[in-house]
Amino acid sequence: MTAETAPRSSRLSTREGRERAIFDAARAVFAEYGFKGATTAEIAKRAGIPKANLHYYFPTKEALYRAVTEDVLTAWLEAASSFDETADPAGAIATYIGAKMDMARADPIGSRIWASEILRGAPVIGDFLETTLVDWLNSREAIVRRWISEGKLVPMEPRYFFYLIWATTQHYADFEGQMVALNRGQPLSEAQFETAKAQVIETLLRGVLRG
Amino acid sequence: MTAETAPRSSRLSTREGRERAIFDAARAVFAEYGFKGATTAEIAKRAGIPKANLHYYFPTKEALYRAVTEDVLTAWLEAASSFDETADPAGAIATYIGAKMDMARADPIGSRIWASEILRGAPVIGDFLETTLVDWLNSREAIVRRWISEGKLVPMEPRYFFYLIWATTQHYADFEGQMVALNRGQPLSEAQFETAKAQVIETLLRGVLRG
DNA sequence: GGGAGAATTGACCAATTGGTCAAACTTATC
DNA sequence: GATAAGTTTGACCAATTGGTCAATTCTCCC
Repeated sequence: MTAETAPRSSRLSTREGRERAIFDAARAVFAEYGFKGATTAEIAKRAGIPKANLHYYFPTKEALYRAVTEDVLTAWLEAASSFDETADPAGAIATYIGAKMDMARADPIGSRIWASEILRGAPVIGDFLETTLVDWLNSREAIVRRWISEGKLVPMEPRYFFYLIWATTQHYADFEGQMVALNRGQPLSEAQFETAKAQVIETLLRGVLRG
Repeated sequence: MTAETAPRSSRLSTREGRERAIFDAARAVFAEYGFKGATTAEIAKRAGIPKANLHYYFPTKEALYRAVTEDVLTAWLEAASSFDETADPAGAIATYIGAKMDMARADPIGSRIWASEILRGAPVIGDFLETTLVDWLNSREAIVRRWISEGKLVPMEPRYFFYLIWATTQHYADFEGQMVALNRGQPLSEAQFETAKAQVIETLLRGVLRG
């Protein structure tokens, strides 16, 4: 009975609490098994409710999956906004990498859902990739190109630089299991993670800053 | 009827041809759906044989999955050997990154199987991670540390540098779908891929080389 | 406290799952 | 061409799948 987030009889007592419990359980199960591998029975079990009750809140497995992926998408858009063109290149890049790393750390499950969605061909977020993400990348590429022409960054193809950033932040979420195995069975401590984050920022900045 | 790899009646005619067809189909299906999401029926269908015949060659889904993951592991070990300590740091790192990028390009499905295995907690390759991979990383970290103390590389924690490399090469395989969406619906051309590879090598080298 | 709507749930369903099996078919050997 | 071994396959099975439904319980308002 921690003083914190425990209302009377766990969070299953209210409608929203239940919906949230289903949602969180679904995130975990989808992240671990992908859409096809996930079962509504397992999700219901982890949420601590009967399966029929889950289908009362989310009529189909697909609807539940959509709700989950749309939530991940929203988080992605928030982190995207941290790439600020008004700042100097070093600041903008450092801030953006930092924000994405923090996001991977705070919500690895979200990253994994994204990854498994891409793995199976992005049937749900495909539209988003082709519209919003394309637009985002185009506008950011323009900014980076400007910085290059101003001599602030080394000549390069901007998109492959973004891939480098996305790859890394994704890795810290998706490959947590591998990192744990390589870290004496322990997850990265807060200090280790901060070291890693700083090193990623430093390495990539040295890699693209001019001078 | 291409003159190439088509024996008399497709490759299903011989025992090895059949086994190979099952194996390849299994790789694709496991990569796309993960272990749980994959079905033996789908694998058999893609291999072009009845399901019962699949179970004649591989008695269980698990056995087939093991065969597939062990094959991926072998490829990993081969690429690992391209990190050569006798070379100068720049050469060793460039060669290693190049080899891993080429591997991601040549066998994206292998990378995806690896990723989905890690995502579900590495139940099959867990042993390998804790033994062989730990040893590999330790010995390579020692080499990198030596280079750092010789003033050839910038001070850093070597393992996070390897994570940067692994993340990137993994990304080019696992997120091909995302890259296609961002590339007007086309996969990276050979030229684009070579540009990306060169840029990754240059950026990371600038990021860690001293001077 | 009674009635209406919302929420909960065990029992159930058709379809799909991994896997079995016996019967048929090939292939090599004598 | 007989026989034995290896291979192929449709039919089948119990368990699990996503989802339904009617019966029950809860909640709120009068």
